[in-house]
Amino acid sequence: MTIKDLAAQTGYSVGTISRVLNNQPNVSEKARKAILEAAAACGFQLNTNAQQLKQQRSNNILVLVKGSSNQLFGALVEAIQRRVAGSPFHLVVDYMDEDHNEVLRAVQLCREKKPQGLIFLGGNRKNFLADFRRIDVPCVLITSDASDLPFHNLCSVCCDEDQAVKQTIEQLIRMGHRQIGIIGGYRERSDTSRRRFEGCRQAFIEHNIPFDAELDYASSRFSYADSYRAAKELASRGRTYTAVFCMADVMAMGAMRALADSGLRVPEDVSVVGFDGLAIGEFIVPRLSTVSQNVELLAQRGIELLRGNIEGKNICVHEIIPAQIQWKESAKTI
Amino acid sequence: MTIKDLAAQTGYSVGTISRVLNNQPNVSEKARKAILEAAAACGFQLNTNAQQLKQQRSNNILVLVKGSSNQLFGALVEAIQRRVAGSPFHLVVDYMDEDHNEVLRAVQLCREKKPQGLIFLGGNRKNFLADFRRIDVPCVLITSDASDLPFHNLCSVCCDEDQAVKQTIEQLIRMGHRQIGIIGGYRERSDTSRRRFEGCRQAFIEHNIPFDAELDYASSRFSYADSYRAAKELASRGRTYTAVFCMADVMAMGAMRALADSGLRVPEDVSVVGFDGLAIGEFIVPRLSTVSQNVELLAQRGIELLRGNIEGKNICVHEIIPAQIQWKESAKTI
DNA sequence: TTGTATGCGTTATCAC
DNA sequence: GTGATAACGCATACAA
Repeated sequence: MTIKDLAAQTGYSVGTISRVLNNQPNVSEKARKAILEAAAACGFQLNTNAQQLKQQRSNNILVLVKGSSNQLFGALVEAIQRRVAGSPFHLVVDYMDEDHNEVLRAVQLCREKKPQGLIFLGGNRKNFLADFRRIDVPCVLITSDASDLPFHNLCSVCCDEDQAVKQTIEQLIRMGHRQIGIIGGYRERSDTSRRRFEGCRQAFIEHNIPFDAELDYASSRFSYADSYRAAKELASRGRTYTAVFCMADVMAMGAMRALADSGLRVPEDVSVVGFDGLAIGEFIVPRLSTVSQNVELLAQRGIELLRGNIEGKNICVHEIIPAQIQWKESAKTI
Repeated sequence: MTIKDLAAQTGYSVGTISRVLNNQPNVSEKARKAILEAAAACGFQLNTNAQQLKQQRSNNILVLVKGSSNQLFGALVEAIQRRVAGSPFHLVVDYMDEDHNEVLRAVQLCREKKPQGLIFLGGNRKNFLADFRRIDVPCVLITSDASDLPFHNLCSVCCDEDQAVKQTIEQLIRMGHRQIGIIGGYRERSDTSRRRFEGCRQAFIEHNIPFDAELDYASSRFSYADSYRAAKELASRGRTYTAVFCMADVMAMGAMRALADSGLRVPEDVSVVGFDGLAIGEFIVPRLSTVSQNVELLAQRGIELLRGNIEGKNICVHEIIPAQIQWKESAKTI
């Protein structure tokens, strides 16, 4: 079934058929009605390949997910999917390991899929500086800030990470904690981790709490299992902590398990705070205290900015969606 | 950059270029080498739209995910993605609510994306019987059995659900449990739930344990939050249980939280067993006893069967991948 | 307002 | 082995 068949069937020419199917003007109401009816009758659907070949573009939006065991990104993909459903766009989701180069991958996929726009879930400054200039479609980076990156086609939406972390640590300090261990990402390759680390460091400095990254910081991938290992490692260094701040909820859960295996109770012996606000945090025992990111809003604004730019608004915006600290059972005053 | 440019550049014709790029015979080694080099030099990539327009097909494999808060499917999508990466196929993942009609959605997407094959994650017999005949590409249904469905283009890969559940319940009985509550899906619309329910029922019958589905079974969606509600509902009916079997790990975690909120300890007061074997189960406290599905193998065999059929093997296979019961801390002998 | 014709980048069928 | 050339289904400039 092609527009040719439809033309034969209705008596109109392919030109008119095409115009009707693309909601273009200069078609009589009569023709429009007849053609629309015939199309509906046989469930006609334009051939996307022909359409896109002709128009030299696809209707794809590419989503590059960096770190497939990071549940936050899972939640974001879902929220994005919900918002794109019903639009003319299609989502092509590509997952990669958290230490692969997302920009090079994007360059490759752009050639292959010719997407109208890109969404990066997670991204590394260094990679962007090195190769992002090779990408010319509108992009949005979600969960990292790109405001100081010199690219006109790259928006960003993220939360006020360092501030949120700083406030969280300060609150822990006010709650009486002085020995605070940190579990976070590999700072040498994760901007997000570096930024959150900065929040920690500032809080410690301003409150005159000694903090030695070599001893009090353990690096982990964004997964349960690796954070379990990191927590064990932290413990093995000989210091004891009354609180552990983790840079992701998945890390917090791995750490909580490690603490339990060491015979420590949360929060009686150690308070634990995570970051992200995953749904699961509300259901574990004890409920997880966490710096909650507004996933829905991150997704919504991300898509809005991207679609705006695809439609030629040509704006380069960098938004901050405040995170909200939620104190739950896993942290207590001492 | 098109094959025309490449032709001009190398001095060969588009025909030869095309043959080389498609690994076809009847090309001199010299030509092959020269063309491959030129292509590599400028990072040439065939235009997928033109290719697919000509060949009248895409290289897409469509994945229809039924129930977006079902973490098992998340794990499966990831495993499938890993296996498809590097193959000539691309994955188009479509998430829908767990009570939408996956077959109608598939029919629609088939028209739109002309995929080479379909993977259903979760599926309902009734929907397949009603509309699956409208789909003519190879399909595989993962996590449900389709062996008694009269379709030549539908394979299936799933675990021995009813047997696994029956054995689990029997083991609970051997562990001394007589009052066992069940939290599972809505049986009127979930085949999987019906099948797992059957496993429960048989175990109860064979061991002469009274079981009243009206009282001892609570229906829930495959999500933490709804299972929390279901567990509360189960408790509100006045019966007490020494064990609760949940038809999904996400349900088990919702239920565990509800139990904790009612002042009950797991496993001291109530044993809890889940189904799926999600990674998180290893990290919660107490570790979750679960009927573990082999996600990697489900994904692997699913893809293998699908690709086999896409390549014309024309086989209609229904495989059972045994589930493995893993007894962990959340269940105890009484 | 409608019809006709051209070309998008590729594959495949012919000749050579 | 290689080179022309005709489709594939659509959008669009232009003619009517």
